[in-house]
Amino acid sequence: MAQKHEYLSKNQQIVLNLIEKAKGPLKAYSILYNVQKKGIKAPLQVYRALEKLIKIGKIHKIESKNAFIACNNSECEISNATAFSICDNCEHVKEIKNSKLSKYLSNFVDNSGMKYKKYNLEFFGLCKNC
Amino acid sequence: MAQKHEYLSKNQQIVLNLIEKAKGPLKAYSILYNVQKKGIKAPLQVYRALEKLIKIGKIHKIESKNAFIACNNSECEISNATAFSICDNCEHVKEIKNSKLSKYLSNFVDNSGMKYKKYNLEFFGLCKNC
DNA sequence: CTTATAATGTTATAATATAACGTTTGTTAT
DNA sequence: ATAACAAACGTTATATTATAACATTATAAG
Repeated sequence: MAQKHEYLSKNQQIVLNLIEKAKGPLKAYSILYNVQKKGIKAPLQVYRALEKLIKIGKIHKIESKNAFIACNNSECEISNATAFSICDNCEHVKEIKNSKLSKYLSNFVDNSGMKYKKYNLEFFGLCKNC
Repeated sequence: MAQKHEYLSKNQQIVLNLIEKAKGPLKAYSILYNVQKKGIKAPLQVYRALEKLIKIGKIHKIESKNAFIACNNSECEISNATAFSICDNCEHVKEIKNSKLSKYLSNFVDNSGMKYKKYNLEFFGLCKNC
């Protein structure tokens, strides 16, 4: 039976803790270096944890950066609908929470006859500080 | 003065020809293997051509696949507004041409005060054949 | 022509990610 | 409690994707 609470394994919890504390997206090998003191030794251990955390919606991958960020949107756990704003200058990344946008995209149908189950949107520009 | 016609260099033209003939997105090293008979020998030669072709809007990168596809949208050369539908099963990728969608996203402003100059959207699902 | 810019060729290496294997741990059903 | 199964683990090796650094050659603009 599917659980409401997902219990994370030790490695998953270590990786998630690090990502949640971070100010921005982390790269896999940067995660690795930062969790070596916790006993995680190999890239694959990190990638496996990341894979699971993505699957359960705790983190997202920023595809254009090959980096991983904690989910900041209670609505999107497992929703498979993600949107980010990315500053071209300072590289600041923020998950966009906007229900109009997510409804618009979740309901989008194009003329190919394809119904979408998932999307990822990345916006680029300059943030207000830059 | 900016030219309407962009004249491509030899390597750029070779790489573009290959991508335009392809049925779907191509990966950089697959491009490399396929243009070696034309004299392109090293990854960097391919990546440099790809970089330029992206910059002038002739091709796009499918970020979730690390693959490159010819631009199929006369409106989007250098528009920096791209949207794709990707089949999770057969991996078929198609550029979405939908002026409502592109207007909606180009005009999108979230509450961060950030104005976007560019976006990339990838939809996933099953295509009508799958 | 000459100056500046873009593109080239080449070698080496960095950065990102997965394969394959066997072992251990955790869960579920009896 | 234990057998059976699934998930996670640890480890080594390797595949895949991408860039650094440097010297050279072509192209376009003044």
